[in-house]
Amino acid sequence: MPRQTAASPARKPARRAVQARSRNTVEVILEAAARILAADGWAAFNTNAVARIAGVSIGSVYEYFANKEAILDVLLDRHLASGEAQIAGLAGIASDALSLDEIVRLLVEGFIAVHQDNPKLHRVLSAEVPISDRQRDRINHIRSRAIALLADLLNGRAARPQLKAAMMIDAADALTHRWFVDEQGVPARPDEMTQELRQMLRSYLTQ
Amino acid sequence: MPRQTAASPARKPARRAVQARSRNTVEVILEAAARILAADGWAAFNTNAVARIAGVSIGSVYEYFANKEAILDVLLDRHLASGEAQIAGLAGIASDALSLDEIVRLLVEGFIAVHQDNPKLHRVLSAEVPISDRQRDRINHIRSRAIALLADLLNGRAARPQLKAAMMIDAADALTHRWFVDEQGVPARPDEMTQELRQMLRSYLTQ
Amino acid sequence: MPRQTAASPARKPARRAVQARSRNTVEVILEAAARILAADGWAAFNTNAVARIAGVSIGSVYEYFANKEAILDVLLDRHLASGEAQIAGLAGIASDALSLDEIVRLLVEGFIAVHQDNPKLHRVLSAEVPISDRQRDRINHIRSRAIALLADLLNGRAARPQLKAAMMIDAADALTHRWFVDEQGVPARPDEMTQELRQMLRSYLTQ
Amino acid sequence: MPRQTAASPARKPARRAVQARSRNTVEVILEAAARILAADGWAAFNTNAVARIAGVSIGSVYEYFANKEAILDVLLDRHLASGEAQIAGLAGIASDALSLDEIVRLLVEGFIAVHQDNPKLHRVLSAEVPISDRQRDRINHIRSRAIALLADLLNGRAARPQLKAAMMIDAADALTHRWFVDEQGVPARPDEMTQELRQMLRSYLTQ
DNA sequence: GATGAATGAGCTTTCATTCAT
DNA sequence: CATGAATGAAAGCTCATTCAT
Repeated sequence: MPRQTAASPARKPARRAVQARSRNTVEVILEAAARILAADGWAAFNTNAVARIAGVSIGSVYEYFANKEAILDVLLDRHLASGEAQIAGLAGIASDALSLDEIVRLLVEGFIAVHQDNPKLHRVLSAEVPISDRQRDRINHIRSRAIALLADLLNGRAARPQLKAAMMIDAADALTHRWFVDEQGVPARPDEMTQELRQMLRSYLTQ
Repeated sequence: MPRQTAASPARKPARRAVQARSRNTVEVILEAAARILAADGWAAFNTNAVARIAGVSIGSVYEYFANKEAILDVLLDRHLASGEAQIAGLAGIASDALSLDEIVRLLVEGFIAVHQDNPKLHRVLSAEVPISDRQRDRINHIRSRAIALLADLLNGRAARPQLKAAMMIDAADALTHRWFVDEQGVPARPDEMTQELRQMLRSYLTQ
Repeated sequence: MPRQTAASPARKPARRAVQARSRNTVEVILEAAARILAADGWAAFNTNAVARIAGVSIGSVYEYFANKEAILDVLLDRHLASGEAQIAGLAGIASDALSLDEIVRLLVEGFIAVHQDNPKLHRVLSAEVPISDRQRDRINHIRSRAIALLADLLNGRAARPQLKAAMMIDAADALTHRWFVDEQGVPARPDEMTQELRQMLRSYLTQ
Repeated sequence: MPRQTAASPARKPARRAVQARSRNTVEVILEAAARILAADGWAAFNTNAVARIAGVSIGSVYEYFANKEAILDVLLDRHLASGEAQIAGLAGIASDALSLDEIVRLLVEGFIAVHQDNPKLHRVLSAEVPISDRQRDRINHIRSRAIALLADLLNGRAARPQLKAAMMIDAADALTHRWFVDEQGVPARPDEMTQELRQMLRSYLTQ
């Protein structure tokens, strides 16, 4: 125990818990879970591994999470929350404040941003992991909201705004997901791809 | 081959019969494996279940497949082979035999066909199952070949054919995969979607 | 008692308050334990549940009880005490104050009373729970005392009073236990059963 | 391999399995389970212990029993079957072939026989172990059948044969259970007790 | 004394794989 | 080759108990 002054003999024990890690057990467990999923996928995700990586006992894991799925559920909740936050950003835009060009740019950049945040984890959560009906509903709800918002922005400026919005959302999501999350078939430099995607959506929008 | 007496007369036919039976066993196992994967997913895919559904002993499964992953590997091989076959169809087309419209139509219809063949199995193989590096390379190779073929068809009729081909392949694949395999975010009736996808690609192609 | 300064003035009252609180905590824990045992049986009896139902911390449970079995032990003690109390009632009866009929009636009613007091808990304590040798000895001792008291009452009025007393005590206990505690094999209406049991004992007593 | 004629070199491999132990895995598991229950009770009954005592792997236990309860279920089935067999013995007796005295003697001896067959196991199965509704129904059914058979024998020779039969069955069962299974309160020498029980039932029967 | 987060031994169950027949 | 009983590592989860605060 170096640097422990003689004046305070173990006086502030509360500090110790906060000190070294500065976050609580729940957070430590969730971080470990995310790390395992991102690094080795759903197959390697077991509660003993989570406890070991988190540096807590298996008992503590079950103190805070009813079961394995509950950990996953929180991770998914947070993951989806970031998607919802992205949409919330679009919600405030006035319909006529932006040109169609700018709308498309925002759309593509938004999806890229979402898919570039911890892509490994993103991939596992969206592909390998078993999704509960609740979470699936939530995903669909997010998509619907994104489409509705985009349709609103397109209203009066493009034919069939609802259908076009759906196509654009799906195309932007699916392609950026492939490129950044699945790391599958990246055709060229990222900025070039982004450029092409914007052109594709732009030309589709105005035929 | 000790103890093999010279008296055995019909040796070739006998082995042929065995081979036929073996091939049949392999096939029966693969069918059972595919059924389990399609019906209940990767989590339910275990070798004892495969043997039971196939109507063979677990010992026979290991006679023909080194381990669980080997079964999966063959299934993936066949799955990818169907994608390759689809591409092979495009390979024979003369560059100027088709209009751009027709090229886009063939492209979209091709991806729909691929993704509508046993979509449940398709989904499990492309999302849940652990993919080996070898298979991932193969997937990328198929994609590259598809892009190259399409670029060839576009050559001289569109700017930057290589890049445009990549975008079109990825967009067509990603969107049809979503719609037909993931059954995620289906915006409208299938034929309407197909129509929209074709318009999107068409307008992108000619700006 | 080191470090106990002489300056503490109101030592008795303070300790009394603590004792009162402690007694209350003990009581609260025992009530919770009894409730869990009665409601869900020995399998559901765990110290965390006891603490939760009691509204105290798990730490407090271990402050007052060395371990899980210690809680059970107190519950068993109290349970047996009620049996002893019932016997104490018989102890005061003068040998010739009662007819044989009345003795049999008192006997049967006594056992019914004992077995009808919280039969669910009674059942769990007498069947599911692991009984220590000490408690088993105590049970045997209670029985012996009951037999001795009954034999005393029968003395001079029936042949072989000791043996007859043992039979009567065992029969009355075993049958009322079955009927009211185990709820097993209830042949008819309770009062009819009671009537039959009395007749059986009465006729046995006088042959 | 003595007595193995040279004419059949390792021809009957099936023999070995039967040879050393002369019983199959299922039986070995059930014996181990019964031993554990009889020796240390339900609390010590865990599948690992069963496998260890049986000398088989834990996997083999689950090869033959769906879960822990399934092992118990078979044990209970066999246990109850012995009770049913005892009753079946009474079923064949002609109503007037026996005196009341002999009927009572058979009854008491029957219950003693049932309760003296592995009393330790009997105790655990009837008191500690969780009983399924199916088994409870079966127990009640056995009792009903025993009562019906006895009532038949008493018919025309005693008042209220149904009620008297129920009382006699319950009394004989409850008391012999106490004495031989619970080893609780054994009042005197076994034969003396038997004698007293017979007198009690006899006098009750004829008032 | 009171608290309750933390611990970890121990239990149930699954399933990939082996190997004697 | 075919069989399938047997294996045992490994995973999910519980709960009696401790101990720092």
